[in-house]
Amino acid sequence: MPRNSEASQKKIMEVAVKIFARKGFDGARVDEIAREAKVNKALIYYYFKSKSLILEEIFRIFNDESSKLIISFFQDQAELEDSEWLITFFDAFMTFLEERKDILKIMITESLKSNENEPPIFGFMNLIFQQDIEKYIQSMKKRGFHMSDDKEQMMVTEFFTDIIPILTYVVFKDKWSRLFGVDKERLKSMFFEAYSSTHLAYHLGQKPK
Amino acid sequence: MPRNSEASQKKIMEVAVKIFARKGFDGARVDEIAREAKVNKALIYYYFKSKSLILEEIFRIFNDESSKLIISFFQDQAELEDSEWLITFFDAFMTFLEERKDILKIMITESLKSNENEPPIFGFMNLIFQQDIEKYIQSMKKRGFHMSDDKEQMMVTEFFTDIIPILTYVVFKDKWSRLFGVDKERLKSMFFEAYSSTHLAYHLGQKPK
Amino acid sequence: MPRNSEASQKKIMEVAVKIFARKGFDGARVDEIAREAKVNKALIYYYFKSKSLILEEIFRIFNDESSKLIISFFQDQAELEDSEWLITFFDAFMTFLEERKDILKIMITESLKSNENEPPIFGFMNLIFQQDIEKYIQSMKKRGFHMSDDKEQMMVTEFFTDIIPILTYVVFKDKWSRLFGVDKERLKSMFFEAYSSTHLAYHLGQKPK
Amino acid sequence: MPRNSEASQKKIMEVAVKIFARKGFDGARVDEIAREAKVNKALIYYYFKSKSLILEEIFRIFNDESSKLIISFFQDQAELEDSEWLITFFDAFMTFLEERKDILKIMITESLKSNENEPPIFGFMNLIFQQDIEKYIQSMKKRGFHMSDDKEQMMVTEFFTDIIPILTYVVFKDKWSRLFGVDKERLKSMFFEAYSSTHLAYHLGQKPK
DNA sequence: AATGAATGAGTGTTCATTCAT
DNA sequence: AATGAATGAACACTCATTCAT
Repeated sequence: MPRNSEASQKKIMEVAVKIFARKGFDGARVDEIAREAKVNKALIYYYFKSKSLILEEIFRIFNDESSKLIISFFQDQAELEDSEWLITFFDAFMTFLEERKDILKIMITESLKSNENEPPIFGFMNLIFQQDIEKYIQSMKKRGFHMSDDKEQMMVTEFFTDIIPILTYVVFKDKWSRLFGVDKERLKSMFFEAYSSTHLAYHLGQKPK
Repeated sequence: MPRNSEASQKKIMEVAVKIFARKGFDGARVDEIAREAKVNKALIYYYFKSKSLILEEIFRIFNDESSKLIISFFQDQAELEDSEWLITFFDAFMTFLEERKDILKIMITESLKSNENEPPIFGFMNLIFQQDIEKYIQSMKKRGFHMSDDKEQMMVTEFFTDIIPILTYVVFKDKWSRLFGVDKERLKSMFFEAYSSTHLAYHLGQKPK
Repeated sequence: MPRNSEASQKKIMEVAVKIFARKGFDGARVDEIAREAKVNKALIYYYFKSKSLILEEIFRIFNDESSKLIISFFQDQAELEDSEWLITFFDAFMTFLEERKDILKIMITESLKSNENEPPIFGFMNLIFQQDIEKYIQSMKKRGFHMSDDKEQMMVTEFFTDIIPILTYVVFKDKWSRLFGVDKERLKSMFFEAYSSTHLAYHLGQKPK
Repeated sequence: MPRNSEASQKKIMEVAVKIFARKGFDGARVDEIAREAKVNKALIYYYFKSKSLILEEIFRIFNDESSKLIISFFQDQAELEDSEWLITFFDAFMTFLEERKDILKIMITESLKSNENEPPIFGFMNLIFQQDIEKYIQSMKKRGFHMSDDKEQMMVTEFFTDIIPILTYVVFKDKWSRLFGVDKERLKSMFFEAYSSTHLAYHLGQKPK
């Protein structure tokens, strides 16, 4: 390993994520990535063919990791108690996303642009439901969760009232906390309260408090 | 080729909204706005001091119009029956947003960037709750909606499980419909079903079906 | 005509010709063209979409002008005496080329590259023989010049032993004169002697002296 | 992947010649040479101090080889019959150049640039006349060829109506054959016909047919 | 002898903005 | 009110060259 190939490459991607999140992909400057990553700008092009391909690589890795997480929860942890499973899953998912909140920002921003590509956020959603949707629905029902039998309805409900609120919370919590002067822990528990009393309540079929 | 101030100015803003939505503010080019609006590029600078100020003007007008809509519903239409009021409000709000979906895209994108400004989406939310939050809560409760007495909690719930899903639906419905091959009317009713069975159910304190 | 569009455009092309000739198209720098033409670099791109298109425009104009010259000699000046016509033509052609020697340098250089385009020098040759080759041959023969009846042979002979020596003389005469310390007038008459005693002698069917 | 000095070095030069010819020296990329020669880019700099020095080495070797060829014909083969000598020389010279046509392309291209160096094509010409020009002229005359007694005139005639047509034929024959759909053998004989009936005719003092 | 990583100085091109009319 | 011309500062990307091993 002459010099430190992997370290440089990793550093570039980390900084790129930060700056893409901060300024948007189009607002980000390759020069700035180089400066902040403390590497020569040409080195970025030594590892990545273009600015866009840095982004694609970021998404690719994110999708890989997401896949693994999802699979592990529907396969490996299948033996957990239902209530325990839910909490474990929610927590793990939340932690996973919070650690990648910059990527989520980029993902949302890029999803809103009007190009021909599939919005990356749809790709992410598809990952979550990647396995046989039938199987997914059955496995959730078996666990006692109320789910629509209509697959299309199920996806709409899960996307707009589950995934989206969670992602939105993750990408906006810092700003919310700062601008409204709310402690982060309290904000988190308020969000969980909101999520429980709407989306979770729906799944559990309980009257919300 | 418009030869009068207002027409040109309006055309510029309309086209700017479209292009900012399509490519993002940073991805948009003043040249392209000029070309598509069929005005000379320098004319844009005759009416707007800079590219950013076009955006600010867009947001300003949007906020003005939003304000008016909100106020009208809490003041002018106060005499409507409760159930009728809710539906009328939801429909009017939805129509209003759908007509401005491009602005919403821009608003979300710009809100995600990390600059010192207040994210425009928070500004939009504040507009909705602009009048005395107390008064708002009371007025909702009076109408029979379950609302948290905790003002902070109320805002969190309304933002992440009401406003956000609605905005997200509006900005993604075209892509969703196209990519998943779902008819727009059906998508709308599925979204309404999702919204009702989670957020509305919470307000109405009913068991969701 | 706000400011001086045409002047700038013309200046850019003139300087581009000079620099492309001096350094080759690939060795030339747009920056240098801008500097030497005393225009802003971006102005170059205001008039020409790319560096390559500057070159294409240069060739286009050169070809137009060549066409006109050729046509004028085969049509307008058809009434001249034969010997007079030849000398007039040769002189006019020579003057025309000497005034455009930089373009010829570029043309030769670009013709040698291996891309899919037709080498510009072939395009130039085709211009010369553009009118019905038959007609051309007949018109030359009528004037008493020996010409091959085989069209392909005729083109080969004219290209390699007429056009090419002339072009080569034009593009190398300055360097020759400087490096071998030969006066330009003398060089010219030596070249004419060489040309007469080989190519012209062939056409005239005379024993060279 | 060659593991020995000479093979790598030779491969680099061969590929460099090909690419310099294809794209011009300035249009050629060291990266591309490395890729096509299947050697590491840094290895090129291990053998050659710079891109320019690759070119200089190419020319140096070409000139050496040319020298040898010329000398052999004026010394070693001096005992051949005159007519035989001429044909043998022309054929050998032609073959030699055809095998090096890529170098000739580079030579012409580089000769056209305006730098202070002696154009390599003049260097090549000087090689041919390197020995005492007097001696050369006498030796040609002795063989019965008509030659100008004026040394300067002789060089002009030989350069522009002998060397240049031959070089030009060699560097353009492939393109000519392809673009005009002429068989290469036929093209060669047409060129020889053109050359004979102009330049050779001059030397032989015969009326061209 | 050979290589993957790294770099400084460019290089063509773009862009928001301004000028002159 | 409107426009074609002009500009300075970037910008993504490239390239010859060197380093460290």
